[in-house]
Amino acid sequence: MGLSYVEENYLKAILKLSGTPNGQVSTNAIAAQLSTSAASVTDMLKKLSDKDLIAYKRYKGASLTSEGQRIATTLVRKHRLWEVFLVQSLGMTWDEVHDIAEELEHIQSDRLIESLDEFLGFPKFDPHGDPIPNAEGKYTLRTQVPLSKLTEGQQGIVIGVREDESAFLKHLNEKGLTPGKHVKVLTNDAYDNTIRLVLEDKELNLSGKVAGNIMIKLT
Amino acid sequence: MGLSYVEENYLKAILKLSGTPNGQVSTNAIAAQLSTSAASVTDMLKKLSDKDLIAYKRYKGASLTSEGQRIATTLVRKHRLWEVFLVQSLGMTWDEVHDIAEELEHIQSDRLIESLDEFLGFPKFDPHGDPIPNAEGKYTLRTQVPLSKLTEGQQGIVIGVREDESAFLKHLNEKGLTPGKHVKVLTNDAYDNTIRLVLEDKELNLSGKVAGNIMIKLT
DNA sequence: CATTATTTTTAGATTTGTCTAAATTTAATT
DNA sequence: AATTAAATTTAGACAAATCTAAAAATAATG
Repeated sequence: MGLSYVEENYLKAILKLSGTPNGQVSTNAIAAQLSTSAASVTDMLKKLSDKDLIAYKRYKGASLTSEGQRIATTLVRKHRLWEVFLVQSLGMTWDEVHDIAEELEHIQSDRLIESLDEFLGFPKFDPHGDPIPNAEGKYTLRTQVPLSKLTEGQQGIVIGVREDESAFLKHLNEKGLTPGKHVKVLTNDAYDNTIRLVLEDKELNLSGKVAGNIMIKLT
Repeated sequence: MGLSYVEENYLKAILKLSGTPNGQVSTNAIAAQLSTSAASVTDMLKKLSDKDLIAYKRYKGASLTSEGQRIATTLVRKHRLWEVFLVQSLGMTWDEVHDIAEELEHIQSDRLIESLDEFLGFPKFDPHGDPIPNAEGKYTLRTQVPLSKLTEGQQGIVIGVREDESAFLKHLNEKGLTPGKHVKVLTNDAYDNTIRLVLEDKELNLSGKVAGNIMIKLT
């Protein structure tokens, strides 16, 4: 019947990593994403393949089947709706909701999630600016660019971030780089995308890695 | 560190069954409550005893230590707060929220549950009429009596139920025996407490077993 | 109080998900 | 193309939670 907590996490990890080249996700990439061993991943890939949730060939990596994709997308939907609830209704902060939503997304009930969606007013984006898939798995694309891509003189509004690790979000919060803030790029190093920018009359430096995870809506 | 989902369910089951005689809960009673085998229960009792969450002597049953009681009461608190949320905020019905709350109660976050409590307006009772313990484990007692104890001519308001199995709640819903309704007892069989009562100008029969699980506030 | 009957525990096996270490396959390099 | 390096899989083991069947302890009964 239903999948285990662990199986669900594997599907979600594969979906997250599917943005890469050919759509084939490597064993090692999944192991890194889930902080587990490659051997464990191999075992699980066989299992998910037997259930026709992924296409898997030995040594060649895995990709989601349409059913696997459906399930993984539903998990993303649940995760992001819960994040909206935690921030919007309970007043929790941007950087503390991810881990809790990571647990809440596994609660099994279609009725629950549709009621929650309605209660929240059918939001299209979560507090990090990521789009929330609807019940059919479709979602709205947002016109956004990673901060690391902006060139000197360009400016825009902070929409959200791609990464959702607590430590990273906390770091941004401390710097004041929260959604809605206006930024203007002063310099963008051609080699490593180190960024210098203006945020509310203060100047700020960011590494290319950090800047690559901050999404901006150009103005 | 934290307990597993399963360990938590054992503690909750022992708390629920502790109302009985000497406070000692038998292996078989726990097995029945959790729909598992007596052998499995024995294994788990050893484990919980090693962690000092219960006092356990072979063949003599188990009882919660103060720490075990604290954890179990917190679970009850979470369960009932989530039930309030599901009914009050999401508009779900009385009889469909138990199973979902059974999952939600295991979400690990003190911040979350305190924020939820505040969001809900610090409710003192859940939709079934059961008291919600505060963060210190204390709860308000309600002046309520099982319907099976009412004698001919006595009347009152349906407060809630003790049992929280979906099938049972659905049954009551169909009969219209939901919280807030006024009832008046016509007869109460001395032997098996079979009840005949008036509910909104309709007459109704209930078995003693069912009536024993419906709580009434006398008027 | 001796003997059933019931309850509880032990023994051994199973499932799920994990690990380390060794073997195998694929990729990279000279 | 041969050899080294990296990635992946297999083999074997382990911990958590469960089960059935058999043994042991407690309770009930004549």
